[in-house]
Amino acid sequence: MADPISAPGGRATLAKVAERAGVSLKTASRALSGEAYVTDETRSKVLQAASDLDYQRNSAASLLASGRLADSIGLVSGGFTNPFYSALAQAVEDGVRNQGMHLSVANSDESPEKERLVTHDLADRQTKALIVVSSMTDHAEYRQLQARGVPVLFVDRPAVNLEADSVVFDNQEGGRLAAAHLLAAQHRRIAFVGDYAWLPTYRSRIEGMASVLDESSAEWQSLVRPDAHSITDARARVGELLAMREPPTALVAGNNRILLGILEELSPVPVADRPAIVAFDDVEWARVLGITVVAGETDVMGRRAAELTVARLADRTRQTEQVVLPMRLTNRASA
Amino acid sequence: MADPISAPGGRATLAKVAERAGVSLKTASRALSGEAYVTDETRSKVLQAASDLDYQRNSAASLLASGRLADSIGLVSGGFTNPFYSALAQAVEDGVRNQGMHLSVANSDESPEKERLVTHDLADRQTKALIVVSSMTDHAEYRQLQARGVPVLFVDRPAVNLEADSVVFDNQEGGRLAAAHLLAAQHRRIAFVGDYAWLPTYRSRIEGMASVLDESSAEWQSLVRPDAHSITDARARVGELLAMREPPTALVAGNNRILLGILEELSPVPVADRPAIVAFDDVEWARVLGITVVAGETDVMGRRAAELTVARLADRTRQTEQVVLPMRLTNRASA
DNA sequence: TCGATGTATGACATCGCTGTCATACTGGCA
DNA sequence: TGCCAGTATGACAGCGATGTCATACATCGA
Repeated sequence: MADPISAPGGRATLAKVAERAGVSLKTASRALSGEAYVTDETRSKVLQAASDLDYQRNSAASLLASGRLADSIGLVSGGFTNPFYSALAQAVEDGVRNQGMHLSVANSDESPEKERLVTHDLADRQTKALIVVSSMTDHAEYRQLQARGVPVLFVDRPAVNLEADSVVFDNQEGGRLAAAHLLAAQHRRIAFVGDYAWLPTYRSRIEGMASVLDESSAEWQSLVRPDAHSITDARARVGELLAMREPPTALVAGNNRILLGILEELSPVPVADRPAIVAFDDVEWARVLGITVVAGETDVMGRRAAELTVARLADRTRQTEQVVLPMRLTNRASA
Repeated sequence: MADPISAPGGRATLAKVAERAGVSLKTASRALSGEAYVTDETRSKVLQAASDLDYQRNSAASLLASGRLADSIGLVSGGFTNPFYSALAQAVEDGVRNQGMHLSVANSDESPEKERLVTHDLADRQTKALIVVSSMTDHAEYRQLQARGVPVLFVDRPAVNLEADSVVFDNQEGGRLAAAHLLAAQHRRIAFVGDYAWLPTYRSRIEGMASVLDESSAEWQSLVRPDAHSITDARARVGELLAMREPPTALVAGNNRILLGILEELSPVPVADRPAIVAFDDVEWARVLGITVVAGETDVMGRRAAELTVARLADRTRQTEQVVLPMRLTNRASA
């Protein structure tokens, strides 16, 4: 009755399994990895021994010996509760897997400290390259990782102060599209409720809007409300705007969560009195609810990021590439 | 001027870097991994050599030599486009990281073949344990992986024909809650639009509903519509139901995507004429839209799954555990 | 001037596994 | 019977890094 063996000096190794099964190291290896040329009897003896000893193959040793190289790419983002990131993760996973590699994910919670932590952690362990949606405002410190041979690619937000590949949307164009659309619909008081003001995406969108609105007669500068990171924050900003003596006639939501906050805050307002809405990010429920959106293609972004990363892994000397993907306005009922 | 060295026989190794820098293997190792006791001069020589040679540390060798063990856990699900899975992934990642390990993700697209593919792929490579939302109806084949020393834990859908840990919701209870709620609101024609009929979650929910409705006077058996996997499918099922001579007065949505399909199909219907809705899964936009939902706590599910997996890694001999998490009805405006 | 201490480096074994090659046995066929 | 092809197994080296221990040099206080 197979004594359970309570770790008599650490994990069981293949050698111990082989010994217990009464076969050679190599035969045990064969049996465990399902190779041919092993009798059923031998195989089951080995399997039994392995199970008795609670054997777990040491994958590092296995990879090393077989010459296969570890093949993970790491993705760091603000967390999958945001559908934008999860769609991105999906696309990246797809791309990475198509290139025969694996995706490890980690979550920064949009905190620079946590980002630093998890990127190093990933780099120290199995990961050969990093794809990151960064929450830092300066990326000089990433040079360290690059020097250690871990290429880093920035998605959604470009690298600042660092030479690196990146894939982002043309957020200025996005801002322009949103502004022009509302302007054309005769709106003259246009508000923007956005996420953190330090986000490059935030800034670019504002710049884009400015380029259209500043030369119009519309009022908007005074109606910009940043730092609506949570739904609750967004609601507060919207409440504030609606309470103005002359409330905006149109609202631009900086992302899908903000849109949710807007909708929640607007729900008691009679439909006829609601301001027009244009939101950044396209998500399924926005389509169903008929919200006009400005967005780029997340899956293209993810796929390109994966491709570029693999390409760089294959050739470190290539020039860094800055991919800028277009944004489009999809007109629906809300504006 | 550092000749780029175009792979003269594969990747550069530490040995080559050391040679080029004119130092010993060990010194090079120290320099690259930031250990103490290296002169700045030496360190920069090594760094330069590494960069010249395009050196990437072989993480397998590193892990093996240092005795640290590879530490990834794999998560296989139907893909992050479904917010339920992404919320789950988020929670699992959190739990796994708290235990000092990493999460690798893979996507089965709800296909048994792809599931087989990616689970083996993960197991062969870096992963020590697997957490899977399975799309198979029988899990006997997972015994193979278990025998190879890779524990498997099933989330959301229980293991069939296999002894394994699992964490699921009490879907029967969920079905009962939904049915009882609608019954109490005087509904007598209650429809259920669900995902694939082979899903254990589907079946349990139906069973739960049956246990309440079968002994009532309500009509429902003829109003069950399975296989609404996509939003489009869901719309079609709903359209069919609404076109009946005596359409249902209440709709139960099997998950959040189906709810979306229902809402889309219902959008042309005057609000006053819309059927009551109860949906499974709780997502943010459902809260904002005031949809009554039946759901369990996804983050608890993810966290428990991570904990259990790590626990099993630590002790293979423990009894398998079947965790059943409660479901709750959150009453909002839609029913 | 001489140990004592601390810093910088190197030699070498070693981690646990798999690839290669050699060996032994089996059955079928000329 | 003898040979060959196919099957089953084992011995052994080596994957590429790091830990351990030894060594060499510099600095410092007595």
